Amino acid sequence: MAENNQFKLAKAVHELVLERGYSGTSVDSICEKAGVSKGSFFHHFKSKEDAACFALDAWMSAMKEMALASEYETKSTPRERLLSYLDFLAGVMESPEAPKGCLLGSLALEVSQTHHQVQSKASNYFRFWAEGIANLIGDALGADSLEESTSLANHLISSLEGAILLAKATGNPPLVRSSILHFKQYIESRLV
Amino acid sequence: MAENNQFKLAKAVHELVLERGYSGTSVDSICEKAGVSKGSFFHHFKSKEDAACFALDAWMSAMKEMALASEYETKSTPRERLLSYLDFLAGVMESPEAPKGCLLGSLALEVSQTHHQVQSKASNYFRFWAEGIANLIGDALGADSLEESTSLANHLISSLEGAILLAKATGNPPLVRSSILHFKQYIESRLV
DNA sequence: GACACCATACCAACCAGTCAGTATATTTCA
DNA sequence: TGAAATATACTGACTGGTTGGTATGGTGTC
Repeated sequence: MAENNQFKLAKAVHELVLERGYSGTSVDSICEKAGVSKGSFFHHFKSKEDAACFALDAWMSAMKEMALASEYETKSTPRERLLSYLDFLAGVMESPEAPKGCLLGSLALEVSQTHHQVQSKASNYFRFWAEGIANLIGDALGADSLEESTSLANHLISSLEGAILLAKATGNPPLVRSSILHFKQYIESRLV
Repeated sequence: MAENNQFKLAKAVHELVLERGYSGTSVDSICEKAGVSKGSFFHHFKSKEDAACFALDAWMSAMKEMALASEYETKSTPRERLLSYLDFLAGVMESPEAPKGCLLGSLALEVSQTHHQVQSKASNYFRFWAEGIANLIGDALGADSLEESTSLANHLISSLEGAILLAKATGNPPLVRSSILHFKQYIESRLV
């Protein structure tokens, strides 16, 4: 395992925030879950919010790695790259580690009005993510404007985040795949 | 205004939960916002969770009233009824009162694993909502199976809830209308 | 001996919820 | 009618426990 305390704490933050929300997660409970003392927590993070930011960064780079591991980028045509990326998203909540939610979405919805550090980070991640998808879509659609591609990208992110929310609320995880597949059909009707 | 204290408290719960989340909202802050004493709070509600449930019920019936006020049901064909309902959803976050989010989604995402009362209520509301939309879609599509209609209904709810989340996180409210309009185009391509 | 790393004890502020008691309607019944 | 009984609405001080964060001192390693 060879995990250091900072990594263990970040992992605990991630799991607890998804389970109880940010405000519902105390520093003590994070330390307990990580099997680490409070002194260690405040050695690595200057505040609870700082720890959440760190966990969010970790989660986002893990997601990026998973996306790259799906090798969607190696497909030969823009159309195949987009479709492959959508397949990756459809399955992303079914992975073995099965994170029961999206840390980005959970944090953004809960604390975007109260914790400026987190909200600014989340906002940037969403913008950056949408840009990447918009490029994928723009390439696949060819003629469409950047504005339209961005709008479609935001619709995709909305469908995914909303489906994760709905899956969590109703205890019905397959909803995520289903929602992404609907988006795929929508975009395919525009590709032809 | 002639509002009684219970109504004032429910309104305060609603606003504060959207702003700070459920756990981030203290009973004291609710009372302060409502201009009501703590004793009054616990006279009307047996717990904070109970108050959240009451506020959620109030929000859901307000939404239902708004939907009915849009007169989507009076349209003559199933197709028009569905399209009119989608237009209602597209504009729902632009109302004058402009609730900065959806209480159902916010509560569901944050406390679905910790507060059984709220989660059970939210889960039922989502199921009930999806059933209603599925009927609307089933009627408009004619031949399609109930399963497919339900899947489309859940996709619509996902798109809406996700768009609200994204709008909040990035400070870009028009995203909601845009996402619903994409769904409308998707469903229209299936109607013809 | 300096520095990263971590443990324990501690703090003031805050938390949800309780309680004893007050004020004012509404109902009961002699 | 009118007094007693009851129910409803409300107040704000109080409680035991939790909160995020600090202070201080110890340990291993270069």
